Amino acid sequence: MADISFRVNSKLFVRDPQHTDLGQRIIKHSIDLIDKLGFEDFTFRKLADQIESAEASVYRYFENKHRLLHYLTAWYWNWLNYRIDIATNSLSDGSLRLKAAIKVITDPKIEDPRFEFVNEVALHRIVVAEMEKTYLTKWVDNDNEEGLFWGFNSLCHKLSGFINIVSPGYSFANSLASTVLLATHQQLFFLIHLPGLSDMKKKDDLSVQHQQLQTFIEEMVFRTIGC
Amino acid sequence: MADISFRVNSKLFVRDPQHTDLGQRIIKHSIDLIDKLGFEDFTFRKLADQIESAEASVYRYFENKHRLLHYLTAWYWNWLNYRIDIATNSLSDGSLRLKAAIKVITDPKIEDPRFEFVNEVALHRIVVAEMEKTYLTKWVDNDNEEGLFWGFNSLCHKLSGFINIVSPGYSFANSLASTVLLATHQQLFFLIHLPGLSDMKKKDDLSVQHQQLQTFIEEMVFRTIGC
Amino acid sequence: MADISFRVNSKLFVRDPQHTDLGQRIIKHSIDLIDKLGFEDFTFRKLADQIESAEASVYRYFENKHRLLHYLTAWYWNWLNYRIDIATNSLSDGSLRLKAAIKVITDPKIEDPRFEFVNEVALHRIVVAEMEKTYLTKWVDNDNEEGLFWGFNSLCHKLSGFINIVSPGYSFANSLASTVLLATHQQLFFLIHLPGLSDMKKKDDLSVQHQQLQTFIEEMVFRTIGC
Amino acid sequence: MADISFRVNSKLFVRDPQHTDLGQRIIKHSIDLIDKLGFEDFTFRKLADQIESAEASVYRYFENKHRLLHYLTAWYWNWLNYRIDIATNSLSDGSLRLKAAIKVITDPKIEDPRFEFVNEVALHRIVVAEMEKTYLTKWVDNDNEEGLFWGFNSLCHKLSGFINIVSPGYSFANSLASTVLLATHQQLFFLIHLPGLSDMKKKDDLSVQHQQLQTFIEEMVFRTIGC
DNA sequence: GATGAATGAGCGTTCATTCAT
DNA sequence: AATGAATGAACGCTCATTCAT
Repeated sequence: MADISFRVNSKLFVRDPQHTDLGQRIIKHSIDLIDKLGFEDFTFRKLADQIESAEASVYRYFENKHRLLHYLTAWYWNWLNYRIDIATNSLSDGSLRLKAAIKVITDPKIEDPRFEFVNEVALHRIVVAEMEKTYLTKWVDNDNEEGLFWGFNSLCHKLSGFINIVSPGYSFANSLASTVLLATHQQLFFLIHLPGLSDMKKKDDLSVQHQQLQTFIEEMVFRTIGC
Repeated sequence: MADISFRVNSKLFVRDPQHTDLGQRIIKHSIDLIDKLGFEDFTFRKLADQIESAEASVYRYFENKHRLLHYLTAWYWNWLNYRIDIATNSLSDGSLRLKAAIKVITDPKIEDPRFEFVNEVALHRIVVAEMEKTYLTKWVDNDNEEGLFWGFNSLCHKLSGFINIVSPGYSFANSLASTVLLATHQQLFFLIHLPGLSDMKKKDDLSVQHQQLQTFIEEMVFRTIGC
Repeated sequence: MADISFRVNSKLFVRDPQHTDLGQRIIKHSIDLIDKLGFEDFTFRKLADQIESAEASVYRYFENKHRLLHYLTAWYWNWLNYRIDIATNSLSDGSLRLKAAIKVITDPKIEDPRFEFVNEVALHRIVVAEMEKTYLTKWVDNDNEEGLFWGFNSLCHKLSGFINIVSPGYSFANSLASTVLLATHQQLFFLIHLPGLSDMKKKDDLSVQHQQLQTFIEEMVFRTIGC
Repeated sequence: MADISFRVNSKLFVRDPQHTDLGQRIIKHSIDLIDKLGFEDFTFRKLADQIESAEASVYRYFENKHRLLHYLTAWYWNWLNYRIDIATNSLSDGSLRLKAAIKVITDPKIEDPRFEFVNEVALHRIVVAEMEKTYLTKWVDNDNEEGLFWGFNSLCHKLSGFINIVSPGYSFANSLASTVLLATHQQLFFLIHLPGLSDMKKKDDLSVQHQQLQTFIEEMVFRTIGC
């Protein structure tokens, strides 16, 4: 198996967690804990207890829990980006590429064996439930200057690039792309917690829900850009 | 001037703030303070200092600061709802009504003299910056059961109702409506803080930005539902 | 017994501790604890444990432990000031007044029954051991602007006033006064901990030591100003 | 240029910093950092960052930051001692020697080219601002037993020796000497931070201030011992 | 000898909340 | 109804220090 890892913006961490045992345990257990407790109730104290290490040790890797959330979501966007690359690089037709990208984004997430210490299913739940908290803060402008949103930006631009290949004259490719990325995740949240705000049905099984989500998003994109 | 006030879900407060002087000062100053400090740094202590009252007094009106945010956003959604009613009730054509509703949603917000102790401009900024925090919590299911999201739900259904009149066969009217409501506010956030995720231009003046936003949203809706 | 209390600068505390039971216990036990542990090892946590109250409650009275030390030392200087007033107000001769003031400053300290919740003997030890820490900080300029040193200043100026009455032409009355106040306390510290820096003898009993101290200070003052 | 260095008490350090490159950088940068941040905010972490070395490396030279402060102040007292030797060894008259010693103590400090990695001007500021912290600790008795105050003691005794030559019958030579050494530095602190406690004028230029300081100290000493 | 990694301990502070008046 | 006082709980963070290499 190829030993791949994403190069995430080095501002996201103090010491790169991918390269040490403790770092990898921090990643692994923080995903589990945030998934279990929610980001508000997640603390470095609890994480340190979980991995049987010291709070101060966690601070050697991440400045604070916000940066850790940034790191995890950035990792997730990078992962989607990478999977879109794989899914699209053999396709030459613009429409098919866009369609394939949307499929990657809306498909149910399953564990990716290429990344041992990341539970992608749990991470996906975290992104659905907490992602907005990376930017709805008073530090957003500073964080953006430091490039912490590079992962999301990059994914967004990939998508808007695909859009503009299919429909060169469309003026709102970035807005549409960011709306699509957010809406995809938000609808999954609504489906579970605020079902009145979506049309997918809670009682359906996972694959049906995602099928509907895909249809909704695909229609929205292709019709909006005029195909 | 008509003395109107919205009937908000009584679960949102302990004691109705609209009916007492202290209650009204709580509303007024909490809008100012949250706008100024952000929701995270806003506390009942600071609010009490501001209105020269006691922390415990604020607790007489709102169970906690989350419920207060709920109250403010619910008020905002009610206000939009009410303004859509006014803007659409003379229109008989479905398309025109949908268009008018979108216009209300995307238009720049100005002070509404009908509501003395609410600064709608600041409240709009709060909704843009903090609204997601009403539901991205561990209490979301319980809050939903208590009907705290009634305001947003209701607005969403009004919009999806308009959509289904124009396009009865469209299957995702709720999802589209919620996406539109969120996207409208999120794009305004991106415009200011993460400009790479939108196509509106920071340097343009407010009315141009909102014009572009309106075009983006309107196109997305009408094309998606097939008109 | 007259119910007297010193009006200390209100910037020294958040809520005046003299007026509540908890406040008085804070004063009483902080004196005991600082005397016992030293200022560095003294914390609000330990104080709260001691008085069987909560850390947060102490913060209602004092912003931090530094301000508390300020308060205690200010109280001490006010107390000396007040005792000098009593000791001198019946004297008309300048030399005698100055001599009496020096006697108050250099005399051994005994419990003053007028102030129930202050252990003056322990407080005197604290002043000897910790007083310099009120001004050897990065906040000294700000603290001085806020008037936190008013107590010491005031005592110093009383003394320099006495000096200038005896010797109107002497140019360094303030410097001599502050030197005398500090030296008196420092020599007591040296006597115990760094005996090589003083000429009083550790083995002598307390009253002999203080007698020598008084002679040293009195000679220094009267000869320096030329009498 | 003569390659001189002071023999400081070996208890002050773990490994002598004068003999290695890293050791010299520790001295140099700790003076800069303590001068800049104050002793409280100075940490071995920050020092290690500054010299681009590791915290653990600093611990190879100094047991802790207190010992480092001891080392620096001891160096300073040794330096004064040495300069007094130079200034007095050609003088045979007791009064002139005492006067010369006082001049060395009260003169403005300028860089001494004989000691490359010590910035004497900054070190003087540190002594003025932090010196008392070497003995106002719970370890003072133990530190004294270990001889950590040898430098100050020694300087003090040199001065009291001079005093007793001029005035053999004076009983408080040590007390007067220690008072003089402390007062000289304290008055400089007061001049800047608590001007009400001194008679030197902030607005005057440095040499005038030091001239006044010298007059104050000289008068105090010579009149006290009766000349 | 020098360093990178890790950690135990605890500090200062704040918050949301309750209780008695 | 409104408020002043008090508090339990925990958070974020840093420091001094040690250990293994």
